[in-house]
Amino acid sequence: MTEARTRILNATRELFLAGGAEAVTMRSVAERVGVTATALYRHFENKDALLRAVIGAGFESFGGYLYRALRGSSASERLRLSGQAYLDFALEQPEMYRTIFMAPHPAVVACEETDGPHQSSTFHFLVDRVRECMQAGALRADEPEGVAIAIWAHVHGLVSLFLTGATGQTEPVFRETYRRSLDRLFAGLDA
Amino acid sequence: MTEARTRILNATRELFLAGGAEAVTMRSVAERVGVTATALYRHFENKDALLRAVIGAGFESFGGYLYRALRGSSASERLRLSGQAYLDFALEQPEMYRTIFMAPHPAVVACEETDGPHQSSTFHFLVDRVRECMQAGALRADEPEGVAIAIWAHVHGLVSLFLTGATGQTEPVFRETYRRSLDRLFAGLDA
DNA sequence: GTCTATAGGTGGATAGAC
DNA sequence: GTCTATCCACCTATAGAC
Repeated sequence: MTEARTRILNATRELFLAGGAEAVTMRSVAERVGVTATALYRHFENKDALLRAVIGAGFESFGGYLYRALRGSSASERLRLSGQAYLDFALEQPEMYRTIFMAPHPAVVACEETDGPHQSSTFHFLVDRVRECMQAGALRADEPEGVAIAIWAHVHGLVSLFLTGATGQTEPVFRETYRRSLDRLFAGLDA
Repeated sequence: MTEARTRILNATRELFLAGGAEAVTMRSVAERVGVTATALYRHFENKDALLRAVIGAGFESFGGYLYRALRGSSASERLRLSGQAYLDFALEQPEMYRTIFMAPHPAVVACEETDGPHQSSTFHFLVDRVRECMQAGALRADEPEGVAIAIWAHVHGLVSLFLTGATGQTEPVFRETYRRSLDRLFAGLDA
C-alpha cells in the first residue's frame, strides 16, 4: 500500500547516514529510488517532512538502545548498561548521533515539538537511573540532577571528541578510553 | 594599505559570529562592506580563503584565552584557570566554539594543516597542566593523558549541551552547573 | 579596485500531460 | 503516480569595461 513511501524513506535514511542532512536532496533521494524528484511530492509534502520522518525514526532507535539498559538486574548494572547503550548508538549511527545531539537540525526541533521533548526525556531517564543508584547505595547521596548532568556531559563529550576526530583514536581504542574515563568520573561519585 | 582587506575580514567575522559559516556568502559579505561581490576577489582568492582567515583568527583568540591561565601562581590554580578560560571562550564566542570544536568545517581542517594542529595543541596544553598538578601533589598520580581526556571531554560535553540548548539553562545558571560538575569530576581525581 | 554582465551550478517546488 | 518542462532563488566565480 505505502510501499513506495517505505522505499523513499529507506533511500533518504541511507543518504542521511552516509552524508548527513546536506546529502539529502529531493534529487538525490529520487535518483536512489529510481524515480524523478517530482514523484516524491506525491508521498511527502516537502523535503522537511522527509527529514522529519527519518530523524523521528532515529529518536525512536536511540530510545530503544536506552530501553534495553533496563534489562539490568540491579540499579548500578542498569546505569552501567545505559552508558554502554549510549556509546553503542553513537558508534553504530554516528551521523544520527551528530544530528540529534551535536548539530540540531531545524527538523530535530520540529520532531521535538510533535513527538515531545526527546532530549529532555533522555535526561530524565538518566536522572532515574542515578536516583535509584543512590537509593540502592551504589552512588553517594547527592543531587540526582546534577550528577546526571555530569554523567551525560561526560559521555557526550567523549563521544563528540571522538566523532569529530579530535582524539585521533580508532574505534576499539576509543571504546577503552570511554570505559576508563567513566571509571575516573565514577571514582568521585561512588558511595 | 590593506584597509579594505581589514574591512572585509571584519564584515566576514560579524556575519560568521552571527550566523555561522553558512551565513557567509560572497554576496552577504560584499553587501555588508558596501561593494559588489566581485570586488572581494581582489583581496581574497576565493570564499575559502576568506573563511580560513576568520577561523584562523578564532584559533588564535582561543589560544589567547588558554594562555592567560598560565598567570596562575600554582599548578592547581593554572588548571582551574584553564577550565575557566575554556568556559569563557565558549560563552563569549559560541559560534566560533561551535565551528572549531563541534562541527569541523572544511576550512578548520585547512587551518590545521597550514598553522599546525590546534586541537591537539589544546590537548597537549591540558596534559601539561595535569602533569604539573600530579607532580605538585594536587592530583592523584595517574596517566596524565587519560586524565586530560576525561577533563577535556567533561568541559566540552558541558559546553556542547549548553550551546545546543539541551540543558535549557540560562548562562548564569549554567556557569554554576559548570563549576559544580567539574567539582564532582575532580572529587575522583584529587590527591 | 570596483563595476556590469554573465556563465555555470545546485536545489526546492509547481503545472499539466499521460 | 509518475513523467517532462519549467520557474525561481541562491550560490561561486570570471571577463572585460571604466
